[in-house]
Amino acid sequence: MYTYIDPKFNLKNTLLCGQCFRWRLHSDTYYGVVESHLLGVRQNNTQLHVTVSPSVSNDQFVRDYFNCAFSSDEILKSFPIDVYVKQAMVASEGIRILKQDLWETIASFIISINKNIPAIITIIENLSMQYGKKIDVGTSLDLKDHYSFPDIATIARTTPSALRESGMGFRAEYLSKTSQMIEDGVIDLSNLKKMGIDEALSVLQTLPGVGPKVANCILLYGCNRYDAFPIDVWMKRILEECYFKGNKVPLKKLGQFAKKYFGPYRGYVQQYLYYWARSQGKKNK
DNA sequence: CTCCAGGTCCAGA
DNA sequence: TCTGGACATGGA
Repeated sequence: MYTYIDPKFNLKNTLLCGQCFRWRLHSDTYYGVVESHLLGVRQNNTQLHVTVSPSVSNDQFVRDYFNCAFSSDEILKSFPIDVYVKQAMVASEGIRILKQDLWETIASFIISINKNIPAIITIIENLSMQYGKKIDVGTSLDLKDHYSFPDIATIARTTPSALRESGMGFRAEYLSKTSQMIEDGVIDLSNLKKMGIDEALSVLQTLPGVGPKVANCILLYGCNRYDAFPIDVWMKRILEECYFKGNKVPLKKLGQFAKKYFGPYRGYVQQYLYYWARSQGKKNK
């Protein structure tokens, strides 16, 4: 059991805001797989309690995942405070962008194409069950089995038709080819953090199944590039409704607007707006 | 049953 | 360069 402290952190909003797909609430604790461990995470005011199974002597990978050394104060101060951002900051309070594994992020967001979040979660769970490694959680937890996210080499030598058994449909060809390109060293992903945003995006978009939206997600969630700004159907709606009087605007123009208006940490603003808009919809049901 | 989903790709204008 | 339609599958 490890304890972390950060007054401006909201676990629920952070795990449910759409940046990750492997967390489930079980009574008062969120369970999720990070690398080859099952984490159980619970928040008490400013304290974050984390259990790691199997246990480890060094919990650095957990601190890295939650980006514990990093304060989001400066970033939040950079937000342009208009009526919409103001509401978003209330609804999405305490969201922190996680630092997720690059390969898992690439694969997850290829799988996410044209799927709703519950379906994405199911597919990733199926895929992990088939091709990941079973995690030894001991006998203390009365939970179902958990599996690590499958590694690149495993996916690279699995046929697309076999991958389809997890329910990912036509995305199987994308995932298969992309995994092989990375595995074969056709593409070099080691310098993504240093590149300019446009260069990083175009490098990622040489991967099959990776277009502008998925590339931005990969940079934002897998590389801590807060200057990445994913625009999906929801963000498109939000931007058009709030900043263009409801008129239809091409994706390219929306991206240019976001870059200018939301500034260098626009990826963070995006996350707050996205979760705000989605929680609005749920209230009306 | 129908609609739609954290889009991408390709063909044709 | 821009736009429309196809693409598998399943949750709501």
